[in-house]
Amino acid sequence: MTADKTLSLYFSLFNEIGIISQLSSALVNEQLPKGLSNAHFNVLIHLDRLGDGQTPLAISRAFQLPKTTMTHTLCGLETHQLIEMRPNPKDGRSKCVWLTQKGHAFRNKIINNLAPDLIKLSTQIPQDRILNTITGLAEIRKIMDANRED
Amino acid sequence: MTADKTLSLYFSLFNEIGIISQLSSALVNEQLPKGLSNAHFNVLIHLDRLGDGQTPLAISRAFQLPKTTMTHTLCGLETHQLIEMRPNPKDGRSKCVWLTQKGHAFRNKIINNLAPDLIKLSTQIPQDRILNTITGLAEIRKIMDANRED
DNA sequence: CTATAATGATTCGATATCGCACTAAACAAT
DNA sequence: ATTGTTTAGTGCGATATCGAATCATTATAG
Repeated sequence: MTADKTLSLYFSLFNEIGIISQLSSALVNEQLPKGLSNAHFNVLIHLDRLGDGQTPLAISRAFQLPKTTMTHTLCGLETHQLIEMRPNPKDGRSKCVWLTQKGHAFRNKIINNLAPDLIKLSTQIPQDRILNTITGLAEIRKIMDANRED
Repeated sequence: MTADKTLSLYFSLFNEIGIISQLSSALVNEQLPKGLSNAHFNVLIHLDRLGDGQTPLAISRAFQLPKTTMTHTLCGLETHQLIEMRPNPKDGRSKCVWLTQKGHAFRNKIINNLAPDLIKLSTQIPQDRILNTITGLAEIRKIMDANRED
C-alpha cells in the first residue's frame, strides 16, 4: 500500500473519531447544568467506577491531562460539593479525592437522563456493530498508547 | 438487553473514542510549531481537501463549532499568513477564506512529518481492522448526526 | 420605497486548558 | 542529621472555547 493511501486511511479514521467524540460530548453536555462540563462529569464517572480516595495526580494521569488542569477541574467539583478533598494520610504533600453523597446522586441523575438517548441509539445500530467497533478501537488505542511511550 | 448493559456498552464505546481522539490530537500537536494548534491545522486540511474560498460561517458549520471560535482560529491562521481573508463578492457582510502559498506548503510539511508515525501504525495494525473500524464508526456517526437534528 | 427581520462577522466577558515556576513535603546519599 | 533531588499540588499568564450582545448588510413585508 502506498504511503499516501495509508495516510488518508488514518486521516479518515481519526476524522470519524473526532466527530463522534464531539457528538458524544454534546450528548453529555446537554444534560449538564451550567457551571459543570464534561471534564467534571468524567471525573465523577471515573471516581465512581474505579473507586474514590485517589490523589489528584493519579486522576490526571488516568486522563492523561496536565495536573494543573485537574486542579482546576477538582476545584470546580469541590465548589459544587460533588467531591471532598482530604489530606492524604500517607503523604503530607498529597490529597485524596472522595465522592460526596451529592456527587454520587448527581452522577446517577445525569446517567439516568442520558439513558433515553443511548437506548434510542441502541435501537438504531445493531449491537454486533458496536461490539466489533469497540474491539477494533481498543486494539488501535492499545497500540497508540504503547507507541506514545517510546 | 438490559438498559444498564446498553449504557455501559455505549460508555465503553465513547470512552475508547475519547481516548483515541486525544492520542491522535497529541500526534498532530507534536508536529505543530508553537502558536498553531490542532484547531488551526484542521482548518487548513479542510480548505485543502474541500476547496478554499469558503466563508467563515460555512467552515464553522462544517466543524460544528460556534462561529466565534472560528473567527478566533481564522484570525490566528491569518496572522501566520497561512490564509487570506477577502471580501465576499456575493455578500457584503461576508468574507471568503483562501489558502496562501505558505498555507499550502505548511499543510504539506506537517503531513509529511506526520507520515512516519502513521506508517508505523499501519505496520502494527492489519489494514482490515482499520477499514472495518472506520465502517462501523461511519455508521455510528451518521446516525448520531441525524439524531442531533430532532 | 420603507420598515422590519434575518444573517455574517466581530467584540466582549466567562470559563477551560496548559506550560512554567514555586512551595512544601518526602526521599536519597552520605 | 544535612544537603540535594524528586514529587504533589497550586498560582499565574497565555491562549482556546463559547454564549450574549453588537454592527453592518441583506432579505422580506407591506
